[in-house]
Amino acid sequence: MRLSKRGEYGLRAMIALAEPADKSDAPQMMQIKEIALREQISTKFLEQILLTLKNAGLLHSKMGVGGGYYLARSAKEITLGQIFRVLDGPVAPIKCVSQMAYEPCGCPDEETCGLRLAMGDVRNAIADILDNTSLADVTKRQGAVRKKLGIK
Amino acid sequence: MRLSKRGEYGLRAMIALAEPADKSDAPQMMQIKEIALREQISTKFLEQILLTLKNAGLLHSKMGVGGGYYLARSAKEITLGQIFRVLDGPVAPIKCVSQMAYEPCGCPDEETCGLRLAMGDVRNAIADILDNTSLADVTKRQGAVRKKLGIK
DNA sequence: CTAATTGTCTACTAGTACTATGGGATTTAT
DNA sequence: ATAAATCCCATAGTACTAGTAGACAATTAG
Repeated sequence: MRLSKRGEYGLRAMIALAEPADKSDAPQMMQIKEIALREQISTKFLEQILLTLKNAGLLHSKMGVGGGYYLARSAKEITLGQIFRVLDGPVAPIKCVSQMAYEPCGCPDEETCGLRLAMGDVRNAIADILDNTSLADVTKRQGAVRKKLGIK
Repeated sequence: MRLSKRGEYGLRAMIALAEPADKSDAPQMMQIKEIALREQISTKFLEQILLTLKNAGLLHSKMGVGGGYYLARSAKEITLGQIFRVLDGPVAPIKCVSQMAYEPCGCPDEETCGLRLAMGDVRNAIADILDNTSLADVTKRQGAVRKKLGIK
């Protein structure tokens, strides 16, 4: 049940891009270097990850001087589940309960397989959280905790 | 978020051992070969897995003719979470939210890290299911589904 | 006592995935 | 033209996964 480094870094980067830079709601553009420095990630590795996210349609980019990355949609419309699946594949712990990458497992009868029933519950619980949490939800929650603790 | 083959086979074997063989509630004893055949698992591989489970205190065994494995406690007292952790390690998707194997991640402030907050929810959701589902629950549910479908 | 049966233990291997790193090509602003 | 960025491909090291192999120890039947 583990999130890979690619997944972790990708999620962190997306959250960073979702944080409102100023009062305006304008989508923020950031460069790889900038994100890498701030999140303490290898620049080259992050480059690869952001490119994957871009090719999946979650990010847009601008090349050349003054370029960078920005969210393809508003932070409200991008969920953690979307990002996770691009970088770490299906959410399901076992293929026979996967919605996006179903494959039969070895059990004689899937419908009555106890393991499958339990893992189905797990899959649903995970997907429920990941697919219903947007980047906006994450930054909002971060802000709320900060405020509560009296931190800038 | 994946269950390894070791984890899958181990869980299947434990469920098989938890299934009541006859009307009595006596703990069932089964041999490696028997389980391997029934669940279509390599005997040698399963052997290794059952041994791990035994050394973790979840199984007991009897050597020699007529020997085999049996549950160390009643099926009600063994949860999927216990088995999972022995074979696949911590349930948490990221170390900084792990209860049994905590390690700090790279974020500047853990308390306000949005990713950590979200992954903490995921960890809790998974642990909630796995730690509150016993082997008895699994076999019971299996039985209920079978009955509903009119299958033996 | 002996042989058969069953679990115990350690080591090894082939393949795959993960975590990067490096070098160049392409695009854009000045 | 030059510098600053992204784009893209290849590769290397490490660790993990899913097994396989074989010798050893304990128990029981006869």
